[in-house]
Amino acid sequence: MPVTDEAIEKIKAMIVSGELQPGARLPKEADLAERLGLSRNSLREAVKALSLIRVLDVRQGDGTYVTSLSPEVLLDTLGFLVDFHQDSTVLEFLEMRRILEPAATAMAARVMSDEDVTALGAVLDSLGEDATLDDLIANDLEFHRRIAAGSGNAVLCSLIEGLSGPTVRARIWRGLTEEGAVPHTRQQHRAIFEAIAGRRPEVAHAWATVHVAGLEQWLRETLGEAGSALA
Amino acid sequence: MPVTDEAIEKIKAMIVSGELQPGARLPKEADLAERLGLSRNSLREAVKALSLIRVLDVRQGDGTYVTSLSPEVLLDTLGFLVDFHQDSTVLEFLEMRRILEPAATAMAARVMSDEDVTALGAVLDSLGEDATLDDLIANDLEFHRRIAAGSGNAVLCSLIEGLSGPTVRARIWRGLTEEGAVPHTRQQHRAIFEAIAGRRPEVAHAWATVHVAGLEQWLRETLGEAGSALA
DNA sequence: TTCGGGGAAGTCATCGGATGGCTTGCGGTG
DNA sequence: CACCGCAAGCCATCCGATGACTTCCCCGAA
Repeated sequence: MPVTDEAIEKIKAMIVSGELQPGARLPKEADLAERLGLSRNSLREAVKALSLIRVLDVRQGDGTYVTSLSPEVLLDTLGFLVDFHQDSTVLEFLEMRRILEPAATAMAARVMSDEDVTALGAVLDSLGEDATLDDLIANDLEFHRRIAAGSGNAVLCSLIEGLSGPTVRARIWRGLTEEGAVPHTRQQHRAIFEAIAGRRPEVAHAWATVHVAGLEQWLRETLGEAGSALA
Repeated sequence: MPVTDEAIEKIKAMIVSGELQPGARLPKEADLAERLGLSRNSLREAVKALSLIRVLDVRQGDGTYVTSLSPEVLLDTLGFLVDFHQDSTVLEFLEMRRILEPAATAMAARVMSDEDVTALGAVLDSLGEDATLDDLIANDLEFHRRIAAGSGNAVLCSLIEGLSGPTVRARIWRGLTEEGAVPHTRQQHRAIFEAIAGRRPEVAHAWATVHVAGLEQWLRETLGEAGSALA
């Protein structure tokens, strides 16, 4: 195994074993390199890799630290990964949303605090009739983000956010806007909110399913056309 | 932004834009470094990072290639990330399994091929009464893996595999073995299989939920005791 | 002709050292 | 007590050199 990979494993082991707690500071590059038995250059490759997936946080002029390692932070990487997928697999991601979002919505209807529910409604209200495309995307993102967070499960929340990153969402919204489906979508958002506010998990679950399934079907048809056009 | 991060973004852009197709070979280190305007060392850090998350595949003496970028490959990283989480969040991961596995099991009951269903049954049959702990873990992993794959959604499959990595599973099994819950668990596996073989998605969904929820409750109690013991 | 060995070319792996930039904290000054 | 500047500590980046591994081609033997 390459020295660098070995270093990655060793650093990972130090963290998992508890030797390096979240937030802890690593020895300086030179020392750690010597301890792990490799050059600073190679160590830097390892640190950079762990830094990309948010396990380490390098601050120039200060030092290298272990991040909080919370699900939110680590699963943040998911968004980065999803960006690499093209249209061909977008449907599978949307299918995942159809599984995850209803579950999160139902959970949110049960455990979300009244204040958070109020804030959720405010998000919907904040969108005027003259909203731009970017506004729509941002608002949509914020709405679903709050619901996901309201589920009380950080892993679920991060998964949803990662799988339906801005990239994917932007593309879908662009299409929906062109088809004039915006009012329709906004009505569904409202219905989801009402179900949550009314503390009706089953209804919330159903509306969320309907919402995502609608998107899914629309995308399926669109991709189908595009596919045949390409063929 | 550091040069290395910039390089990561540029390489990512080259891939997303289609300039670098899956399987394509990158220019050699020296050339790419010059093209991106940085040193070989810095470029190597970028490549190493992208290599860790399975976007690039570096083969010594040969060259650097873009991977297939399939969901299976990219979401493989998830397992690596999950390893960093400790007991405190294991429950959240299990809660995710309780959402994902039933969905996958139901889907499998619909679309799995007859051959795959037969093979799935063979997995259960292959486990003798004198199986060791490692056998149990491996068999359990294989059983659930095949079901996840049988859902027909590669993203869902990878997500399940990533979230219930060997690490987490091993710990749970160790505990279950001590409590003599093995026969019970194996009966549930059998019931899940029967439901899939009988093409009854609702039943399969229910059994999978029961199965994971049982684990979840057991773990919740176990952690609760451990937690109070620590306090 | 076919098979296999050997060597050359190409590419990554790793290292050591040197320089520059950023952050932090100490100490001096008003 | 507040502010400013300097020095130390640490990461950022680069250069150049050597070693190791793959691949592929060429040549000789069967």
